[in-house]
Amino acid sequence: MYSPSDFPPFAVTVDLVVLTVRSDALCALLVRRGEAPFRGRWALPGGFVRVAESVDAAAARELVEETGVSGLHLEQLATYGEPRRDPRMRVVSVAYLALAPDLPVPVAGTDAAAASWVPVAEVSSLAFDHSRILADGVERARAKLEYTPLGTAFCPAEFTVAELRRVYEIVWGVSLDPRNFHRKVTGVAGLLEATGETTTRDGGRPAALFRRGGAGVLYPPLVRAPGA
Amino acid sequence: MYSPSDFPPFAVTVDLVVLTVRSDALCALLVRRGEAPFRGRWALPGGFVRVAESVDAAAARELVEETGVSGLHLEQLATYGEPRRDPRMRVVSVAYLALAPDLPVPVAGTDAAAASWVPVAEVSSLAFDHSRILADGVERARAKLEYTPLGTAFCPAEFTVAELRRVYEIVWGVSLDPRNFHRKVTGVAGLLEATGETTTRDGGRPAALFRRGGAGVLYPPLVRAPGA
DNA sequence: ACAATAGTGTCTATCAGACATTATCCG
DNA sequence: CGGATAATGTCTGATAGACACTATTGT
Repeated sequence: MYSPSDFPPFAVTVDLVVLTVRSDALCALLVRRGEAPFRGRWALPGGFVRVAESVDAAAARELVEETGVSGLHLEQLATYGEPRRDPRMRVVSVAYLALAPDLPVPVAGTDAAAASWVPVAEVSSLAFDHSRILADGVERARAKLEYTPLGTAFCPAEFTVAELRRVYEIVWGVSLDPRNFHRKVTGVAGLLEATGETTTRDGGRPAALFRRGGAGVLYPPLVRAPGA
Repeated sequence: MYSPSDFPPFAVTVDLVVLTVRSDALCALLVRRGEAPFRGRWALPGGFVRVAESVDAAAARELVEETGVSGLHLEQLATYGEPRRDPRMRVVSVAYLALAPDLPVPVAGTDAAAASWVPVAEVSSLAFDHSRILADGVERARAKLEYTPLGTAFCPAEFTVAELRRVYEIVWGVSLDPRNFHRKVTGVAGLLEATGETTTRDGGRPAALFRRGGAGVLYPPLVRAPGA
């Protein structure tokens, strides 16, 4: 067993669901395909895993190439391995989810005609099975906001409670009571770390600035009620 | 691009973390390897993905082959793609998590010397990176009991509240108040469906029998407090 | 002064955890 | 009748959601 004749030839790729919050919308990073198949269609950024490179490392490399920024949150989403998901050959793709603060306009990749932030609500059908991958990524992000501090990954290094609340409102598509939200997030141990500084960038009374805390999981979680 | 010379040869396999609860312990299905490398060491069951088969289908096929039972809960866990995780060649493995009721002793697979249920607390170092995969699977199962009805996947088709409670106690490694647990699970919409029947198989007063309900997520969830 | 936003306080219904009692079987 | 287990009830402290007020800036 395990000789080359025993297994069919697989290509392994990584696909990235990179999400950010900008102009009051949850946006995904998409590239327009420059080659067949699906030429001209929007697709998720991604690429082949190299020989001596781990799959995780390939995702991290692609993420830096596409966004120009390192240090973003990156986690595995799922693996997609339907036989005919790529019309040319057998490709198994490991999808990753990345969350980013509002970044400058992305640089076009080498094999992509253009790259752009597209509001997920306006995304129509993508190349390959990427619509499904994107939907899975968005749902994962929504769920993770409940019990992890990942909402802060959408914010710049220093941010106000109101900015974090707007992230939750946009990602979840609900409106939250500012007072209860403030009480909750400041009460969760390790979520926020006060800087002592304030800002008036949003107008009105100066708001305290916070950094991300060290918490890995939120307890208690920030539940979004199913009825709301 | 996408021609065979453009990508390195990858083998794609599936590995299964099959968990059950038996004799008061959380157990994993393991096979003893019959060939090098790691000959004689315990490993997770698994195998190659076939040419015309989706990765999900490969996992389902392996699960039936190993347990002899179909219809078990099966979900993707994660994908492991370190370059040297298999000493012979580049293998990317998609791991799946399966939860099973107490099954009869497993049948030995074709390429495995023996198969057995092993309490996860007694598992020492497995072949390849399977110890890590198993640990990830156990942690996923523990987390999923909180907010999904998956605890019932460890129970037979009809079960009592006390049996379900023992599942939670064993998987989480805690003891739960029988009264509060009963109140909680019977209060969660769609978790349990009364059969109207009772059983005395556990002795004492007859206990009502339930079937799994149709709920996909539990609301409210059954939280395990971090301090407990 | 006024507009705009931040931050704090209170009240109430609901829920989680601790605990005691009653109920129904088997032998 | 006694042993074993199931099921229900009550009390209390904590929490979530609804809501009103005070605080601090810019113009």
